Amino acid sequence: MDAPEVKLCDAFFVHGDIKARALQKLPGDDLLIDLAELYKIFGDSTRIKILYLLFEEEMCVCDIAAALNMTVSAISHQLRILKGAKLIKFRKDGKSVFYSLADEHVTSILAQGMEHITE
Amino acid sequence: MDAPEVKLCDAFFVHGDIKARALQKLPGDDLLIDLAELYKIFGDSTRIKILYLLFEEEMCVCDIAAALNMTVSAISHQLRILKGAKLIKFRKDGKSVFYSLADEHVTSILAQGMEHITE
DNA sequence: ATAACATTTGAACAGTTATTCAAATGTTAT
DNA sequence: ATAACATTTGAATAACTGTTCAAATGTTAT
Repeated sequence: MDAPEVKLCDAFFVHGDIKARALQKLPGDDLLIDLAELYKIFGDSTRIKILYLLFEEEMCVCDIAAALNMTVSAISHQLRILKGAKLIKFRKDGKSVFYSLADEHVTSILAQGMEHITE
Repeated sequence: MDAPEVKLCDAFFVHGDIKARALQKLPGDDLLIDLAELYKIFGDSTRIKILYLLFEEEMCVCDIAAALNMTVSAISHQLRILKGAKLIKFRKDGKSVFYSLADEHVTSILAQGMEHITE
């Protein structure tokens, strides 16, 4: 159950307290796993497309599916994930469910990523 | 080879040109796939940890492995991915290879994500 | 109640991915 | 050349993930 034994290279000792200094400023494991989990959500083009669509205005499941030329089921599955990550919110109106972005944070994260790849 | 037929719900017609308006501002497929690809890289806690370590100072493969208590091989595989995405750069010195962040963009992306989950 | 429609859900499938292990490459010293 | 070490690489494995399909749920109208 213990962490696996890791061979320590010479550099580790030669470069002295590199490891100690680096680890000192490293955020806790839980936080870093959460951070990776957040980015994982953005790491799928279908979900990215959904978020971009909702950037403009709220849309129902069927509209999104039509816009992306995908099945309603596939979209619904992805909406569930986005909902779970609190990146989108929803509003029920009769038979339809309208989804929209949860807050401005989503927009700014997407904008920053886009800036990085288009520079 | 054509895109699969997608059933259009009533809402699509009732809500008129929602689809047309939404699609108009949607970036091209290639760009959105690239964007998802970028986030996919950040979507792994090992890679996130490596980037955070390099945030402080350059480190060799062996130092990183020791700091994260993982095998050198596993780290090397991940460094290859980070290198391929141009998120890190490297410098050879004797037997060792020292890695460091490619630019400030990486830092700001990580900072923004962290801000989102810690608010 | 029945029918029609929008959405959700769960199981199954194919494709992807992170880690491990063993072996190869490259570098420095003896 | 040989040995020791740092890193890389490729194949194999286990775990995860996105989509599809079929069926279920919930809502509105007749």
